Amino acid sequence: MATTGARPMSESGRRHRYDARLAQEIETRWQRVWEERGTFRQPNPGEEGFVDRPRFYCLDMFPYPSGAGLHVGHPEGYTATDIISRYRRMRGFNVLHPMGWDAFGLPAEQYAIQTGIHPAQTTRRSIETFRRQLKRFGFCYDWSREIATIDPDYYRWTQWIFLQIYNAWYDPEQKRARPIHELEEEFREGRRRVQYNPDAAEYGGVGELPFGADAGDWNTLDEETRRSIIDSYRLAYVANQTVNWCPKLGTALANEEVIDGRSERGGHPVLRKPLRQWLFRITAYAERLLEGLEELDWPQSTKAMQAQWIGRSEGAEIDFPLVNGPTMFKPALRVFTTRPDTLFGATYMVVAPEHPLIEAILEEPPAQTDVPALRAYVEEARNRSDVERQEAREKTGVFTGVMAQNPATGEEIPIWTSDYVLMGYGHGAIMAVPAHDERDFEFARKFSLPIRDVVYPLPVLAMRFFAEHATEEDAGADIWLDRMCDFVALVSSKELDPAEFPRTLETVRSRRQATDEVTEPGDERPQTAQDHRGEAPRQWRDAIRAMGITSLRQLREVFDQGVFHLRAGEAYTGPGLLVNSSNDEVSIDGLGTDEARRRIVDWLQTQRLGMRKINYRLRDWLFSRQRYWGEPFPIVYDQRGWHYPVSEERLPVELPPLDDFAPEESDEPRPLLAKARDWLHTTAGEAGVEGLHPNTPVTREANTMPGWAGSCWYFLRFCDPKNRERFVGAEPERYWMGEAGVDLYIGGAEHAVLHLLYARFWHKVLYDLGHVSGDEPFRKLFHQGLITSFAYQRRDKSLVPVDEVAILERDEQNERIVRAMPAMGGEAVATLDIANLPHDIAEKIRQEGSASVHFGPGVSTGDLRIADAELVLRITAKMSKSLKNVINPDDIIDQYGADTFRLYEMYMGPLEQSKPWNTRDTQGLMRFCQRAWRMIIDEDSGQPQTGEKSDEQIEKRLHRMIAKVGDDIERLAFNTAIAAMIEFVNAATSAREKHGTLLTRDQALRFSQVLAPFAPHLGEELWHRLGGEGLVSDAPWPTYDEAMLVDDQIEIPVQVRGKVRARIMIPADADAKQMEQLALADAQVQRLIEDKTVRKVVCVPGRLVNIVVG
RNA sequence: GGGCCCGUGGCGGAACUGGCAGACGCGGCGGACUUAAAAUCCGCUUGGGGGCAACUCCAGUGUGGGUUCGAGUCCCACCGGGCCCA
Repeated sequence: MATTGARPMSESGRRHRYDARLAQEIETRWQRVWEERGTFRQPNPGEEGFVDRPRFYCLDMFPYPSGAGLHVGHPEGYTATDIISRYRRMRGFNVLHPMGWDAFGLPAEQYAIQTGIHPAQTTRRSIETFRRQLKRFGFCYDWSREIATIDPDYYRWTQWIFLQIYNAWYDPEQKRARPIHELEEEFREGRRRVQYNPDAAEYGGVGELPFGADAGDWNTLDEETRRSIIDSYRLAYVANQTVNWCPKLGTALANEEVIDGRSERGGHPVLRKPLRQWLFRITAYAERLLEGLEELDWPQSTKAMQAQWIGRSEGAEIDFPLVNGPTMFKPALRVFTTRPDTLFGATYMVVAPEHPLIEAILEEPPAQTDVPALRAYVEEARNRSDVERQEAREKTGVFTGVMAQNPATGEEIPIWTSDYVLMGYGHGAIMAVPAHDERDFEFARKFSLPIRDVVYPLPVLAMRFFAEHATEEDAGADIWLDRMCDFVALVSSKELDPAEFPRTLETVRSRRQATDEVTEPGDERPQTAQDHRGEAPRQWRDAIRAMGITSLRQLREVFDQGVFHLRAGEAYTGPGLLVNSSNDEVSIDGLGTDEARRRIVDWLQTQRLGMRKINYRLRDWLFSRQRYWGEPFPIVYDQRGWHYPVSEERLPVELPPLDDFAPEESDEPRPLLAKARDWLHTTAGEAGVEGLHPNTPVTREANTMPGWAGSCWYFLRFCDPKNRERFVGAEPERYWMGEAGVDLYIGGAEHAVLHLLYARFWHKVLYDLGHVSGDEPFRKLFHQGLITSFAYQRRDKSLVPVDEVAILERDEQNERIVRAMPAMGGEAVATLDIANLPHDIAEKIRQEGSASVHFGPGVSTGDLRIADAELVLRITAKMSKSLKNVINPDDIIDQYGADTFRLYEMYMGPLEQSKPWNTRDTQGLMRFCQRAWRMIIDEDSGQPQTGEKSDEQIEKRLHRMIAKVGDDIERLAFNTAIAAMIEFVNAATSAREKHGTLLTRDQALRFSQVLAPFAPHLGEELWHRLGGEGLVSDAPWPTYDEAMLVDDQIEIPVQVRGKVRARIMIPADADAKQMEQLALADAQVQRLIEDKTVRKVVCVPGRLVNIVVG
């Protein structure tokens, strides 16, 4: 692939020609100079060499250094940040532009398991490769700030931040995190009611101090109760969570890693198991994480995704009293619903199979419970993942034997359990309103549970009105349906209020009569009128017929029983008006759904049966992994199982050495670190735990932190990477991060939700605790698009590897001969006779001159099996090993140089767009470099060739280019910036060919300044050969003169009725009146309008004239 | 199924707030230079029609409609592709 269209660059007669060889030489030379001189070292405030200037923090998402080395996708974002960093430096900013490694994680560990090589070793090697590859691009990183998340010096502070979060709680009144000792003080001093954290989802279980219950005087509580109350408030807490446990792999897997109950890797069985793990109470921040989005300069799509992920929904919590519930369970079942307005339609309830109520029922089953069936169902459901459970399939479930009371209707309704309800959402229990929820509807139909309408959209409400108020005449067997449908159509087309139903029905009656009377042959008008309004009524007529309703009497029954939606065969989930919704104390009948929602919740609140509640889809963040290659937790347990933090001075808790990374195959989840027994079992004194006697035996937390941990704060460490006292010094943090955070953050959209959300969460906690200056880490975010590659698709849409495809091209000389070029690039491998090719291929080549054909293996050797040939379509697809279309940046740099590579990637198209790599196109950017070189340097002598006198046109173009390139860099439009430079070079080349005009030295210097951010080595070399002072990297950005950007006279188009018909010259500053005069005076224009009336002349100053003629 | 984004020459793309559609690059064609080729330089390159010609006319930004003096750009519907959620 890498050889597409490329020919060796180094052979040419000219010794000083810009070719691959020279590019390599220039590039390594300047990279060495920059390194030796520390050109891109950026001192911090207070350090030697610091100059007080505006700051610019330009950050790349740091890479995970995989063993495969750099991918062409990596340098895309890095080149963009490099250009803007270099540009801002030239514009007089202090620029923080660091690079580091996100180096903990699964792939290295998997590799270690396969090869037996320690992940530390392979990771270090991968980092070396990545660093070497990145350095070849000449990026202006301040390498003195390089960090890796696996450095104990770094993860020491990751652990420290964990402890900050551990030792904090969220105060809902102050809407911020506070140190946990302040909470304890408030309890101790009686300033705060002692109770479990009412927002702690993990404390909903059986046998705990009940929700919201007052625990009494803090000082009389035993230590264990105090601890568990405090722990219920911590922002980092331990809880049992059901995970996908894979015994064979010895780890929990993410939902995406489990397919059909088996692991994605290896296809081993996966169990759903509750596991004690660390979680972060990110849900406490849901509101702030959502609100904070508004202020950020981020792509709209990313903000939308985060908002959706947080998933705020307003609704109510409602308690349904249990009729025959287990005594050990609370007296009522609490649910969350976004549709409290439909409460009267709740005809049954469903709890998740994991719900504590089920556990309680199984312990203490009421007579009605079919215990074996319930137990079997719960067992089975447990091993289905949430994703599977949500999939549309036949609903399953079991009646629990327990009844609850609908607080609005007083009815006793059954409680079922089904896996379509998830423990993770709301309280793991729902009130089912089958008439108005699709899943409840399906479930109710399957198990013959009652379905009762409580909301009707306007047309249905109108039908009910008609059914109730039809006169005997309306009800006539031939008439009722037509008349009702006319009425419904009229109501819905005008969106009439129900109060107007009686009057409207009268209108329909009289109109109907009139129509009936005059419908006679020959009278056209009423017919037309009826046809006109015939469409909508017909639709209703069909609907009623489809429901099998043939008489008004039947329809009345449907409404009397409230089973319209049941008969219609689907739930109605839209807005509408309430029906069948009143009791002795409250009625919401006739209200719209929004108003009904408010009214019913008000009533529930006065009855203490429910509360208005905002719910979030966001779940607390599961922070434990049972892996080796991650940060250890700074936590130990005593023999009672209580957790204690390792004191700050004793950090880092280093990863113990381990030779055997193979997971232990076990049904009982056991983290890998448990294998390091000496490390695992220690004493309080050894581990550095305060508040325990040093000899107390303790066990270390054996889980490790997930891959996200290190990336949550690395941008802070970059500000002050060597600090040994703090995670980041206060002053560097304030200077670089300011109140709004990183000035520009570029990285892939695949991190739109998780990384960016987690980092925001950590940052907000750190802000609340006073450790950082602002509460958002990334002010401006930008996603570079994916670099894709060409791939070839069969007719059945399956893809074939690129190296099995040849491009067949007709020979210019002999039309029977067809040349076959490998699609992956390179010279022709075979010539074929068109007559031997399959008909469809031959035909395509005759018509279009070429065709892409799949031959199978053997294309590169020219061994083309014509019998297997089939036409394929060129499409773009992600680069992948299986398609053999992966590009290696090293190969491209070898052939063209880093500057060409950088220019090509930036020139491909808009940064945010995904675009296909086409090696052939790099040629164009290589030519640009050569032309730029030749414009200034003599290829024979290597000396600059400059003129004495500046050409005014060239000077003007130079100013325009400087202005355009600067603007384009600011808006990250590098493709058009490069186009502007190409245009300038082309113009200069052409002027030299035609008139022998040379750039002056001064012009050449300014050109190299503009070029430098894009092609820094070439820019530096030109600057150097021209004798520029110092380095072009340290030079200022050239200025331009506004006056040079405008011409005195400009050509504008004259449109006649919107079409360009002529062009005229006008003064650039001509006003509308002048423009009109000049346009109308033009001979060509006069000819065009001579026989027409000018109705209007639209003049847009500086742009065009449009003459509207009649 | 819901949400968001995108459809422009043979290809990548340009046209920033509605104002000359196709900048720039690739590829292709023609020419100059050369014994020849490469490299380089110059010219042409949306399609179709007319003209010896400088030129000129018609159509044209996925499809159909709308708003406007004027639409690639704004609005509605549809078709196709991508991403996210379910």
